[in-house]
Amino acid sequence: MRHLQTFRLIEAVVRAGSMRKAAEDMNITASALVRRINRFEQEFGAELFERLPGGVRLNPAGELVLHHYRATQSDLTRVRSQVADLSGERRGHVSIACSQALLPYFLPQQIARYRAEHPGVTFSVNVRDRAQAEQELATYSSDLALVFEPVYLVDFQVIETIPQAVNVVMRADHPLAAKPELRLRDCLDEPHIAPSAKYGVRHLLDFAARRGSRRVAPLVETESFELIRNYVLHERVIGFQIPIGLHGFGDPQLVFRPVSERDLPPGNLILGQMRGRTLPVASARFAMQLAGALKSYSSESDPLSARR
Amino acid sequence: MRHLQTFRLIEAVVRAGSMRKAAEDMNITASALVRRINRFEQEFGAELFERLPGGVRLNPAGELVLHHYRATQSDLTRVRSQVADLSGERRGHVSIACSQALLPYFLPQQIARYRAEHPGVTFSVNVRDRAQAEQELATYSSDLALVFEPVYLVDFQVIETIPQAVNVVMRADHPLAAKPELRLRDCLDEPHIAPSAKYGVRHLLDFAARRGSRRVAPLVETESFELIRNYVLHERVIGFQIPIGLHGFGDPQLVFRPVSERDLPPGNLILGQMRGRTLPVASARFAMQLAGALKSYSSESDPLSARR
DNA sequence: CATCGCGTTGCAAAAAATGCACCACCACCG
DNA sequence: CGGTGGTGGTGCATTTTTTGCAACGCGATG
Repeated sequence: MRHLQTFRLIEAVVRAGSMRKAAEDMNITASALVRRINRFEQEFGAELFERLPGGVRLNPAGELVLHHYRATQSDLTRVRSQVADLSGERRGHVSIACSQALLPYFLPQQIARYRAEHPGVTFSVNVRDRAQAEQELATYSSDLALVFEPVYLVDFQVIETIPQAVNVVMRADHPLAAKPELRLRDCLDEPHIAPSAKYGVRHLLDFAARRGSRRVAPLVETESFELIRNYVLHERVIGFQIPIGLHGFGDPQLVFRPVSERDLPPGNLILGQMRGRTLPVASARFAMQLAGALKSYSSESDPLSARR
Repeated sequence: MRHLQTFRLIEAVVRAGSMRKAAEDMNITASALVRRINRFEQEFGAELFERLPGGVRLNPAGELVLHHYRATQSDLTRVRSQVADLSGERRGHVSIACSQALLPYFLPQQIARYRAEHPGVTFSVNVRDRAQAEQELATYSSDLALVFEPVYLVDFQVIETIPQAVNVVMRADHPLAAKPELRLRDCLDEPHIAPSAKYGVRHLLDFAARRGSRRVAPLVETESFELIRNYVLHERVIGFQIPIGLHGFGDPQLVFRPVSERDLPPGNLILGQMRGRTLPVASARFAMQLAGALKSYSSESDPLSARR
């Protein structure tokens, strides 16, 4: 679409922080770029950028305009997808921002299931922590977000939510593996390994530990849930994760037990979208499938949660 | 804004039903218009119009695109108003679709009150029946709608709602004026004058009459509430209206009495906007003022409703 | 004080949009 | 049955808009 070229240029300038660099990125001359932007500002009736020595930066008006552009852009792709849909093509694209815990089992299964019915639909899966995921929604970079304990920005609209208790993951021969449910103090007495602070699991742990005047003092702190799962096989330590990320690992050495809800209330795994936005058909349908899957996952695993 | 020119042309074509006529309306040549539209269709990847002998008409894809344009357009004016707001100009424009009953008293008072605080804000007031008013919202022609008994389309999002009982309006010397509250059957026995079918008052009347195996048989059927109020002064007939439209008439000859709620349940006067839409600042603020005014109007008139 | 990178501007060249004349087509009608 | 008046579409010259190139002024920086 041609009409939005100026907005694309504005976006490029924002990214580059400088008109000349942006011009190079977009393969046009700096003069052309500058004039387009100046003309736009004039037509619009307000400046979008602060001109400072060394480059430019968006001012508040510019932020609003850029947001408008992103919303417009997103609505346009929704329209295209709807049009494609009514001509029977069944194409489309779903972009979802999710936390790591969904990667091993839940999301691949769901995507495969959806694609089995709609082979024309493509996906992008962006792994983000909970703050980033909400940011993705707000900038229309992702249609959906599936995150554990999001920070609840105002723009986040919940589609479905299920509880997830934090689980301890360890080797089968670990002493703690003998009990069906663990107390938090026993866990913190053990050498442990934990995700870094920006993840919901750690957030819950920190909060609960502080309440009991304890501290989470991990031997290894990491951003990778995969590392946690693998590390506990190599040393006599325990790790923390949520159960939805703990399915389908062949290794019988790896076991997990819930932390007692008395010490650590379950967190929420939440599927959401940008508030007020109309999603493209493909994304909307996938969201509905996810919501259904989450609900049934929750109801089937709830009564068993003590046994895991 | 220049980028949206093509959309404006599309809108003109839809209005005119023919490319040549639209071209004339927009002061360009038919060839230029045709080529712009064809180019857009090519870029967009789908035809927007059915070409039939004698003109063109939107196809479903075209409807979607047109809707996208209107949403975009409306969002842009919202952004402009927000930008104006943050530069401290306090300008803006509010467009509201409302039913006639709001014209004599409520709306003028509210607009004047708002403009006293924000003199830079301008208004357009569009008088529409309840179906048209919702249509206005859906096409972004109005920001707000204030209507009696709307048809509740899916796109209508309620901001505030207050009950309004149908009142009988008549001359002070009319026999029925003696009672504080009237039964519907007594009203229908009298010669009466009523709004036409598309108005909420008539809708309620028809429904209630049918329930009592009676019929509304007006001597005069009109679209003008003002005519009703004036006519009852000239002949011994009764009229029907809602109380919010019956304030502040100097003529002491004009009296009104509620119809008993046993016969005619009160209808709802509803303030609403397009679902999911972010209103321009001025409209949003005015909507909040209206909501407050409605609420206090409702609570102050409720206990008195039997006396009116 | 020279230098470097920035945004901006004058001017000519390139590209895009437009107007004009005309075509093919279809419905209608004498 | 052949005008006639309407439709959308097209080739080409013209006008308008956009772009690239070179240069300028200006502030920060070394």
